[in-house]
This record gives sequence, structure tokens and C-alpha cells, in this order.
Amino acid sequence: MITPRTPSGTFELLPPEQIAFQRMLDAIRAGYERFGFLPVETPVFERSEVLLTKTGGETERQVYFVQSTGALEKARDAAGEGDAEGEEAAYPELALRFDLTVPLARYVAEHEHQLTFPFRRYQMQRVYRGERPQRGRFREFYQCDVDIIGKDELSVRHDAECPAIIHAIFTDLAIGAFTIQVNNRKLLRGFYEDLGIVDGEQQAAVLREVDKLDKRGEEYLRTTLTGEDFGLAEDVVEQILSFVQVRSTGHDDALARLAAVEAASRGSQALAEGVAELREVLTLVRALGVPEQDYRLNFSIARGLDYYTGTVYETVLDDHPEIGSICSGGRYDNLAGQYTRSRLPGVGISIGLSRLFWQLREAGILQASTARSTVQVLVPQVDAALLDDQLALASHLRHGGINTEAVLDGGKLGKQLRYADRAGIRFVAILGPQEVGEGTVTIKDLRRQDQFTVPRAEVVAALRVELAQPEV
RNA sequence: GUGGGUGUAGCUCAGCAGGUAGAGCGCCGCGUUGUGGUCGCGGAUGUCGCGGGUUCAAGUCCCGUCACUCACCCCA
Repeated sequence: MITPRTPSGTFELLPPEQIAFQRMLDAIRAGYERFGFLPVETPVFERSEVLLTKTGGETERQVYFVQSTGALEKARDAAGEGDAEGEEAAYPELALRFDLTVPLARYVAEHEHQLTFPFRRYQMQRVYRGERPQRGRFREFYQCDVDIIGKDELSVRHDAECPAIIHAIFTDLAIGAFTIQVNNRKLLRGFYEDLGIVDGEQQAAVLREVDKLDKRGEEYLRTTLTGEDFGLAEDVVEQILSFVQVRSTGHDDALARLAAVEAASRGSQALAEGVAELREVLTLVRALGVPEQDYRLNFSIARGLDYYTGTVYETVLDDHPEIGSICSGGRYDNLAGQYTRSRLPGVGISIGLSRLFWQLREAGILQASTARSTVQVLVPQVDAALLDDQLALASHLRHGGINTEAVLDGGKLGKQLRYADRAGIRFVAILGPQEVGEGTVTIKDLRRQDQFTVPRAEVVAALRVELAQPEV
């Protein structure tokens, strides 16, 4: 017999948890729509050339190729004939998407003339990465993206919308206090230019290390940056360290820190732009109603992806910093340069829901409040002879908008109640000979261990009232 | 791609000096007739990952292999 199991790096849930997961998806979708975004879905696989435009070694290492058996045979034949027609010819034609941003770029470029700009879309689908799986990291996972794409231009005002969306959604999700951390790549670039770190590669390398500050600590950073690989002077490293540890403590403090950075600058143009952008973003974030304790400047945030050019975001849970960023994103100047001549700047964020869900579960902060079952009422079979009446009651409840399961196979009532309890169904509507005789239905609340009998005509109304009651 | 760890009942694991397999949880049944969760009693379940070796004897030691897992790179 074949051992049934999922491939490593994937996960599936039992219904009670799937419900919780679905509720989170619903909340995110609702949040995105409330901010005026349109839904989009794209195929799980794309033409390989679309995904591998930036033939970076990393992407190639992580992408899953897709190939039909026919295509595979054809490729084999070609290989057999010694047809070595360059590296690219060896790739299968199709590959699984590893994020939603690249497909978005292709989508926007492809449908440019049918879309209206600024194009505001959200997309919540699974993506695939051929990584070695790790704790809370998967090879298949959900991303929930929102992006605003402009044609030619997109004012920095849109950058302020992202924190507002994050705030609304994570408030709804009710998974605890959170802080939206904001930074700006131009500011970072300017700062490092001022320090004489001009080379793009070196800047990127420094940013990557700085990103580890929270995880590895200050000493690690000091040793690394002054060490062989970087060879930075000690006073430069100290400047980096003190800069990078900046965390604003409120709105006015954030503005003051921006002013301080600007005053200390040796005149970098990029730094000045970054400061101006952040200033505008922060001001509008406040105007959009985000409480000032929920956002702050954090100069250590860089984001690994090199396509970010301006504002960058990272959101953390205040009580669980170990979880890391639960939502991140930023501004990019040219989304679809590979696919169109049009200049399409954008800004967006992404929630890695699979990882978030997993970590919330591990940390024990998944709300227990969500129901374990989608069934609201079970109609047990007290007496097989009353099947018609039982089914009529179930039908009546369903017409009343109540999710109803009717027991078809019967058995002892006790067993049926146990079934309901285990399945996480809270209410039972009992219709036995007694109830049929007097035209009533008995409603039992398994959580509160309480039951009462109502006239048949009032069942739906009574249950609606009960369903609105808290469990304890 | 680089390094560690682990593989025993559905799950979590024990089995510490090699001697014929255990616990807790879960599951099933019973505690009578229309009432679950608690409680009591009873019950089922394992090619001890796979292959080879050492030994009178291997879950236990050795080798190989596969799988899973954690961390690093990178990232959600």
C-alpha cells in the first residue's frame, strides 16, 4: 500500500482549521475591496520566459518547471540528437509562478489597453518555490497581494494607502497589536552615498546585513561590516549602526527624525528625495486615520527584493516580534519594463498568508472564536418513521438561511449528539414523536447545555436569536 | 546548493547496559428504553523507515539507503 501523505513543504488543514484560514482570506479580501481594489486571478503556471526574465541565479534555483509528458519526450529526442542549441532551449516551456508580482507585470503589460489607470487590483492565490522547506516556510503557499499601478506616473500619495489598508485588515483579523514600519530606499541609498558607499552591489550587500540586525544583534553587524568582506572603517560602521537603529515613537517624532537625518546629510539628492517622500507618506497615513502608535519609521528596513525603489513597508506583531514581518511591500518605479515600453510605476503589499497562519497557530494566537464547523444546526433522526418530517424541518431551516445538516442514517440519539459535539456543531433541532404531536421543535445548545421547545413556526427566528448568543 | 538532527500504535513519545514491544492522548463498545462533552469498565491497533552486517539473540550495535526535520544562503 502507498503511504498517503502530502509532499514536504506543503500543508493541508482539517476542516476546523480550514475554516479559520478561510475566515482570514475573507477578511483580507473584504479589506482589499473596501479600499476599492478589483479582483484578478492569473494561471498558476506561466511561460518560462515570462518568469525567468531576470535570469538571476536565485530565481532559477527556486522555480518549478512544468512539462507535459509529450513535451518531455520531445525534449529527450532533441537531446538525443545532440541538438545543443544553447542553454535556454533546455528549459521546459512552462513554469510555476513564484510570486504574484511578476504575473501582475505580465498581466498589466498584456492588457494595458483594456485597463484603466491607476489600476488597482488584488490577487490572492498560491505560489510555488522550490526551496528546501523550513519551519513555517513552504514550497506552496498563499500570497495576498494588492497593488496600485500607474501609467507613466503614480504620485507618492498612493504609498500612503498601503499602511491604511494594512491597518484596516490587521485590525479586523484581531491577532493582536501590530506596528507598520516604514522606510524609504532613496533615503537609504542617499545615506550610504554620503558615507562613500556608492557601489550598488556593495550597498545591496550592506542592506542585506543590516536587515539581520534584529535577528543577529548589533555585535554581529559590527564585526561583519568591519570584517574582510566589507572592510568598512569603524567610524563609518558606527554611523551606520546608530542610523539603522532609529525607530520613531510617534508621528511628530518621526518627522523630527527625518529632519535630523536631512540636517546631517552631506547633500545627497537621493536622501533629500527620500525624506520628502516619507514626510508626505507619513502625513497622509495620519490623515487616513491610522493611529500614530500603529506606524513608525524604521531605518533598518530594506526588503531583499531589488525592484523596490522608494517607500518600503514591513509589519510586525508587537507581542510576537519573533514571527517577523507579517506583511510587507513597497514602491517600484518600473513594474513591467521587461514586457512593455510603457512606464508602469506601482506600489503594493503582500501578505504571506500560509506562513502567517502557520505561525499564528504555532504561537497559539489563532482566535478560538471562529467556529469549528460551518454547520449551524444538526437535525438528528429521532425516529426513522419521521424521516419526512425531519427533512421538512431541515429544508425549512435552510430556507431560513441557516446552515443545516440532517442526519440521514439515524442511530441512537446519544450518538448523534456526540457526533454533533465532535463535529463542532453547536445547535441541534430535535423533532421526535412528541414534538411532531404538538407541532413543536426542541432546540438544544450543546455548548451551554441548555434546551427549550418552540412552536414549529418560530424555529428559524428562535435559532437566529440563539446563533447570535456567545458560546459561554 | 551547504551543514546538523531524527525515524517505534492514528498522534506525542518511552523503551536508558542487546534477550521475544509500552504509556498518555485519540479511536471503538458497554453503563437499557429520545440527550453529547465529565466519569467508570472493557477492547482493537505495530513487517520498531528500508536493505545488509555483527551476535545464540538487534527497536537497541555497525554500514548503506530512503524519508522527514532544523539551521544557513535566500525569502513570504
